[in-house]
Amino acid sequence: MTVFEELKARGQIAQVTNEPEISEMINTGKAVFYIGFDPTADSLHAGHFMTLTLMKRLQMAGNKPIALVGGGTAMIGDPSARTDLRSMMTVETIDHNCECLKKQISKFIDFSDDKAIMVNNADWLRGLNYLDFLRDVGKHFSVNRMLSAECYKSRMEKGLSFLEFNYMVIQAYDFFELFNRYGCNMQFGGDDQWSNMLAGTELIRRKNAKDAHALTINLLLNSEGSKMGKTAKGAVWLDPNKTSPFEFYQYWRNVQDSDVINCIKYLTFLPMEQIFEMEKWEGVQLNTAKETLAFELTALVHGTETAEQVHDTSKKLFQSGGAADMPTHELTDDDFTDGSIDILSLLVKSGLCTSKGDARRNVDQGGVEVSGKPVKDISTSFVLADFEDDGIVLRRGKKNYRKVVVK
RNA sequence: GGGGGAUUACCCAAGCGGCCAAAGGGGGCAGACUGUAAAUCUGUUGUCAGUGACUUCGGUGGUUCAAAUCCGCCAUCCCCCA
Repeated sequence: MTVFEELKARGQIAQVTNEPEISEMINTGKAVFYIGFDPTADSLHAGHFMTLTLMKRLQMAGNKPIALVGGGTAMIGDPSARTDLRSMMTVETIDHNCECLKKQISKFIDFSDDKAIMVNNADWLRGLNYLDFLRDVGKHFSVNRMLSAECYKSRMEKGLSFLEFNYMVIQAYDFFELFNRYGCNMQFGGDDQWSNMLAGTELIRRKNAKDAHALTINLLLNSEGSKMGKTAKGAVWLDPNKTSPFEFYQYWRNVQDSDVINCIKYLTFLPMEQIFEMEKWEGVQLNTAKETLAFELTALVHGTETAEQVHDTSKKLFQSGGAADMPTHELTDDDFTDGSIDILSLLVKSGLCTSKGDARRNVDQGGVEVSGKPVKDISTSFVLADFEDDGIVLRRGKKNYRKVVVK
């Protein structure tokens, strides 16, 4: 199976400019392609992860990726798939974020021996001269055409600033620049980038009279049609300090039945034969698929060792309720008044509940357990001796555990 | 530049002088049922506290015994006319 066929089999390909040429190039390992990452935060998240895996798949097939970090484009903010104006980031924040992203990308993509290139578009964008740019690049764009692009349509009602309107032109210029610098003639990305990418191929055609190509992959949506990789608390980050490996694992372990196979296809490197087998599964068996998904992704992002560890922890926690290594909170003597601490304070201090009111509700509703025993009385309290040996295991609801020890 | 409208808790959205910690929906959380799934049903969803107190309705300053609700100024956004 060729790389292109595999991408197709995984159901990832959304739109392509020229299928025969693109497949020929990437199948033979001759492509030099780029994918852009916006430094909107100091870590990549699950959404970026998909384009990262795409990059890796293509690299493994011998193609040369260019990872572009958008230190220049972030000065503007991509209006695509956005309903409102992004808040402006300071240059310091952008540069800091760029550095963080670079580190994360390098862990995933092999940059040794010139097998891949890392660039930051701040290098050529920040120094642009406005008038020159308008004459050289701006003249190739039709405002009428731009306005009809999908990525701006949704903003026509809500309002679109001139600043953001320029995003497409700038991104097109990136592609043009990389084409000239590195002979990069392909851009890949999420499907929301389609119009921006096309703008680039057209700019290259007009200025250089050469062909360049674009390919987008489907966004990872759940069966309800909303983007995956988001929780109530925000994105699922790749940075273990922002989303712990345990949480990361649990996120994928808990996807809906209807989404497991898609996630496995899109995000893992499992061989297709194995995936075809899993596609036949249903019912409880899907739980095994979820374990595989969670394990594979955690291993990719945090390493096999960590993945085994959280996999093990999760199994113990959910199957026997045992106290393995789970998120731990340390109390000090100061947390005790007269040698004891009440259940509400304990829940709040351990981070399981957001306030005492929240803690009270959870206890009242029977959602709290201490070391396996339900606690229904909000006046329950614990003394130092209760924490001896291995501390106590606090549980809120079905899935939230915390071990509490005293230093 | 001129005219009109908006700003409510995580989000959408009611309320237009006291009965408002603020309807309704979504989302979240917990319980039942389960497979760490979905669907469904129930409860809950400002903070602190044993039924009471405190802080909230863009910001700020007023009017009033009393304001999310009235008035002034500021900010942001939208619409119409230039």
